[in-house]
Amino acid sequence: MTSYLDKINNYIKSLDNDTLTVLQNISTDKKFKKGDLLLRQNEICEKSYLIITGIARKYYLNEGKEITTELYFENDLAVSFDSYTLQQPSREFIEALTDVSVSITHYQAFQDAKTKYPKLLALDLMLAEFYGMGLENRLFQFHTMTATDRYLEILNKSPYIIQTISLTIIASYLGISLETLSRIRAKI
Amino acid sequence: MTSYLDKINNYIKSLDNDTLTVLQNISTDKKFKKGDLLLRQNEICEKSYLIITGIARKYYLNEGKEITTELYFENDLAVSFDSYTLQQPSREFIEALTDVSVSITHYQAFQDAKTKYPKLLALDLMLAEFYGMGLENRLFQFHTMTATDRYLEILNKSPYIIQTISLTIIASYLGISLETLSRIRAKI
DNA sequence: TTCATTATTTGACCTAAGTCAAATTTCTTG
DNA sequence: CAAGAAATTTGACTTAGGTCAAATAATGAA
Repeated sequence: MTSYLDKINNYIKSLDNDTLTVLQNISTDKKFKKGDLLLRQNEICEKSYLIITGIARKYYLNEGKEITTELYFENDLAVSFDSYTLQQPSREFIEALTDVSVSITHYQAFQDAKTKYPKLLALDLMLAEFYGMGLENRLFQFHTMTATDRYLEILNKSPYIIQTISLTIIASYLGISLETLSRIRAKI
Repeated sequence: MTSYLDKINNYIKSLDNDTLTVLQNISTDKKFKKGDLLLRQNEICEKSYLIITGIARKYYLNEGKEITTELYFENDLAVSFDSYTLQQPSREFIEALTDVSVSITHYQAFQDAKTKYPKLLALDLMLAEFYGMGLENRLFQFHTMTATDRYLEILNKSPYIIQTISLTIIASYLGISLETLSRIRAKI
């Protein structure tokens, strides 16, 4: 069973040269150091960041505590969805967790390209659908699974996450306190 | 400040006659009785339902309990997002909470229309973006607000919900037990 | 190496919300 | 209107996970 992400990547590969060239022309590469912020709270997310190498995360602050909403690895597309879509100030930060190399595409350039190349419009739709389904799954997990189950799921599906990312961040991604995560780990 | 939903509705109104006609041609009206299921678990969501009048909800079952994921009112578009997008069995039900009249569009007909009319593609993107942002907000609220706050928000933003929908369903939408909701109401 | 900083664990206690059962209240429908 | 059914509330008790503080470990720069 091939995932929707595979379908998207195949779609990109299948694009005609003309469209692919446009996509390349409106993208530039950039590197960030570990700890750098690709996007700050209250800034408008005017760029999308395709992660070439490294790890990043998106998070927001609530009552002084960080809540990590997404972890990004190779080939993931990092944006603050609502800020990007509405071009309004972001409530989220995007942070490089390791040194990171990205391919940047500007919002407006992509908007313009979409009007001329319906295939990019179709691509954007697929990306939005993919993001939406990811959110649905996350919501589903929060409703149906205990914190322990959610941790085990990560351990099972993405063991590299546990190896590469600090427990503080994993806890904030799981929506629990660091102490609770530590206790969950002790129990297993 | 005009909402994204307004933007979408304006976009639809601004469509050329040709595109609008296509949209109408692939849509049919239908009525459902209170309690009818527009979509069952494990069925593939092959249709989208634009609510003309009445109220509906989407929910799934978890350990015998219902979790309501979305409430639909006039002009809302009811679909099981992942089932519709991937054309795979749905984990959700869609149920008419009152007698309901809807405009139905078939998945495949819309897919076909999108390839010929990029404006429908753009519309679909907006709808997906709107749904995604709604999910983000819902997730955000679950992370940052207490059950009491979430109830107060509904009470404040959509008082008609409290008047028209049973507390059992509201509780399941808030992600809390009926008893907890009752206690929250007693406190206020 | 070593000291200091950062990350993780452990302990003691607290709180929001859940569960199960029973009591009320509110609707329906004959 | 009355009886039964459904919806809502209340009570007593449990539990997952939070908080704050202190104890260990692990890392990393001098």
